[in-house]
Amino acid sequence: MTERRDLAAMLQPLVKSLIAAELRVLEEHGISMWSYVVLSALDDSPIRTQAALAEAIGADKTRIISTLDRLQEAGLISRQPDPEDRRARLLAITQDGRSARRAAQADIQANEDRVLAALSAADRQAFLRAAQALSAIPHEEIVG
Amino acid sequence: MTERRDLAAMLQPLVKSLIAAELRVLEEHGISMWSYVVLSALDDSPIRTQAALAEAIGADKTRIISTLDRLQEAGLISRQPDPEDRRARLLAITQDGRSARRAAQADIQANEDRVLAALSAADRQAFLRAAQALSAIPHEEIVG
DNA sequence: TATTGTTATACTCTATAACTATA
DNA sequence: TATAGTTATAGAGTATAACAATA
Repeated sequence: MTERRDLAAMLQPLVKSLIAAELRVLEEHGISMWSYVVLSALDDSPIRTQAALAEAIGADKTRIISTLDRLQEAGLISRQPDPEDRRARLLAITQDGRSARRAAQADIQANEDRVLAALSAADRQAFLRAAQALSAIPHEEIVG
Repeated sequence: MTERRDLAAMLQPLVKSLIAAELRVLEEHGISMWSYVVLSALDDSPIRTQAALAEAIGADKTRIISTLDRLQEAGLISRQPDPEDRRARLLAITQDGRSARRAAQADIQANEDRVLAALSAADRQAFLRAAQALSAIPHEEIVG
């Protein structure tokens, strides 16, 4: 392999910029990054409890509570006590939540597509394929 | 473009894992992430003042001072008053600093190569080429 | 006693402001 | 007065610990 910059040194500023762009879009849609992450997780696959949600998005369970409060207040998620285990709160995205998430995602990916247009079609496809593959590698396997 | 996950959502956990791996390697070498960033910047191109260094690595000037203190104490950089402007401190990496940086970088990239081996040779080359190209896009152009 | 969700506290990291010494 | 470097302070974000309710 020919000489190259560190992977993290290349990707970290890129990710930082992408997140900044995403925050700007989300602000227009009136939702925070944590809200978007939560809505996306609940939209992509059903998650029953708050602990499972926190685990799924790699957050601390204490960190998502205020986010869930706001999402519930805005009618973007529902949060009901589980009749079978009244300690737990059953989480679900609402139709409004789904709409909000998908509208935001469309704008976010439109901007990402604009950035990706800097690449050739072949490199763009390979880059997305590689990003997908690398993101599927477990944390522990990368840290070693 | 076919349906895909958000770019930031794919790359951010990857970068986080790469940084965790890097931190582990750096710990073995006895240097902090900020020290490594500073050494890399000074090794790659001469930088005269602390303000210019902070600017180059995207850090606050107040944030690098303790790092510079430690690097100087360890003999990895030199920091001398500029005779022509005694307010400024001329920075330079020492031979020991260069050795430390390059030894650390070799281990870091060896681990990155291990991760990149999950890709086909063609995708790996395209991914690195794309990462290089995308990381060269100015922050403002991505944020829009 | 163990677990879910919650609140309160402490800690880390970063940014802002104030200071000194030179110019 | 303006700038390079430094120190001190404050703020945001996160993690840790303690708590109430239920199992």
